[in-house]
Amino acid sequence: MKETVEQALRDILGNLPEGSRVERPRDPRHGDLSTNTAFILAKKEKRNPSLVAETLAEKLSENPAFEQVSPAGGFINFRFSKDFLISSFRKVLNEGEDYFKKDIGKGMKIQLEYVSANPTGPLHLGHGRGAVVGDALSRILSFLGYDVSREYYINDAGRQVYLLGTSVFYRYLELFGRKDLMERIRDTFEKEGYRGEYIKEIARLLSAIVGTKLADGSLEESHRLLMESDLPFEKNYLKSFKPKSGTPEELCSLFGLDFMMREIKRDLSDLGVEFDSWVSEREFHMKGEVEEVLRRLEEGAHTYESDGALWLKTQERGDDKDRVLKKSEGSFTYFASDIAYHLDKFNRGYEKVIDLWGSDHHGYIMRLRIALSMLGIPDDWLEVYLIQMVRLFKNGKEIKMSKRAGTFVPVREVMEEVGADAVRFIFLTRRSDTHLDFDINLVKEKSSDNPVFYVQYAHARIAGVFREFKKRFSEDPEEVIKNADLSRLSSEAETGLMKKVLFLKDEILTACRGRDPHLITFYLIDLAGSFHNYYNHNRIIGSEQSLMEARLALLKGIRTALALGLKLIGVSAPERM
RNA sequence: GUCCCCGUAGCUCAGCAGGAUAGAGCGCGAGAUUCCUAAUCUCGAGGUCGGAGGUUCGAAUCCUCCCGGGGACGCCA
Repeated sequence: MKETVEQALRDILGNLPEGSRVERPRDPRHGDLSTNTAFILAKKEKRNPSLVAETLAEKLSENPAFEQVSPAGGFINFRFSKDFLISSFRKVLNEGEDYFKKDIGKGMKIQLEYVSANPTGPLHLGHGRGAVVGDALSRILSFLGYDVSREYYINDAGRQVYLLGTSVFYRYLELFGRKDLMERIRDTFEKEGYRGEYIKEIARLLSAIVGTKLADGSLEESHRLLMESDLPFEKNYLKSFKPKSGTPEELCSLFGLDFMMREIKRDLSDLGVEFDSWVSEREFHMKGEVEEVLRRLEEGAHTYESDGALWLKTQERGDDKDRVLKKSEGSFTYFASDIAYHLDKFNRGYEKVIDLWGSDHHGYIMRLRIALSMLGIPDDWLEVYLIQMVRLFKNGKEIKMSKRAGTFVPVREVMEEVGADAVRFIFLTRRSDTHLDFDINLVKEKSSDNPVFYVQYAHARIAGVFREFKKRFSEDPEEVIKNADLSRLSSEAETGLMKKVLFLKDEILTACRGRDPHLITFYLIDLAGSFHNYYNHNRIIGSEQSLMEARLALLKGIRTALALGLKLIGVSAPERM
């Protein structure tokens, strides 16, 4: 719709002046769309804005798409003509969701990385939010012609993973009361270990298979038993274990990783979130990509050694201080492997990469950008968006979430209570960079008041009308719609609904450009509201024949928009409720 | 101390690449069903957009300062 106005302006002006916008006026009485173009032109040419608007409006009013083009102060307001609305709406009926497509991506290879939670515990609500936002974004980008690849980066190396293994081993020893062996790792466990119930669960599963063998020090035997046992998950990490040089904690940690990855994948898939690739941090170390990237940074004279560690000169490009790449004890920092990982993405040929990170990583953005620029990667190649935290309330009290202390609410728990659709929808009723308060009681108790049902109900209602029509007239409503006379839709409510449906196209574009999937959710609530209102005041079946046909057509268009919107945010569109 | 997010109706939040009389849901009050799903709809009350300056023809939106809430700042990941 905006496109139509912009094209009309271009037909007269050649090009749109910088800063000129086509927008929906706050007050619909002003028109369907309006533009500030006259203000801009007037400023440039030092003329009176109202006069510029008047001249321009006069020329524009010859365009058949508009019924009225009126200058107002410096604004120009547009009202679409009935013919234009009808012919556009007819396209929606014929083309379905394709009508709303616009190939702005042109096959651009774009990678979206999201969630990437450490595999040291179940996904909590915050991860769930990132998952849902990332998934919705990927759907929107794909819809608009981008070649999207969705990736999960598994932080399966480093201290956190060691702590996972230590925690599991500790709980395992606890099962057999082996205080003698627990002593060695007690300190680590108590200070930094993971306390969640799931650690005990892993330990119990482990003990069921290896018995006391691991406590007795039979690493090889324990590993063999695990490899031969019938586990409910893949042994991707376990199979890399080397009994000769390994430790029991390490075995526990690999076992834990396999266990957790199964959990995480299951949670995501139940949430309706899919990935195209899972990339392991370990493999980067193995492939030597980290060394490679450090070498390149050293060659560019961006590093120096101090206190036995290798530092990157990030400060000279705006960071608070320089950052360590390689610790004095010889291992790489997370930062180093993250640079390598992003360089790898670049080398894989993505033209753009979008990362969704938890808000606690915000200090990271600058240093990563600096490192990438040192490697000669253009600034706009990487976009990073922070997913703000989810605060959880239960019985009016905030539950502080900490994975280590074990006080977190897994996304699965909430999903099982209210359903994946509701969880997804709620996450998308806020802008993703603002805090979200998730009140479990509210969502549980009032699940029927949840806006997701409101929108789904609108879809189901339309489906119901179509079923009823078929039943009463034994005719396919789709056939009837093909020949419907849309000019019968003349009430303000009806033309308003047609416009709303058509505006979905603009909405998707805006959501895509701003990486703001929540706009789709708000659109859906708005459209559903207008529909419910209309439905309550107008009969479809039972009205006079040609009017009924036209109204069926109207409903079909609305259903197309609702179904597409729901699809883009990954929420189901039920036929009945 | 430095940095990030937030402050809009009783509550939860939209709106913020400046634009016309500031919106929605919930909650509250009053109503609507012989008929396609009442998980719905209609009407009403409810606001100095945290405060003060500034830029502008025009500021909830941009800038500065202040107040209040949340968070991040490691040779952790």
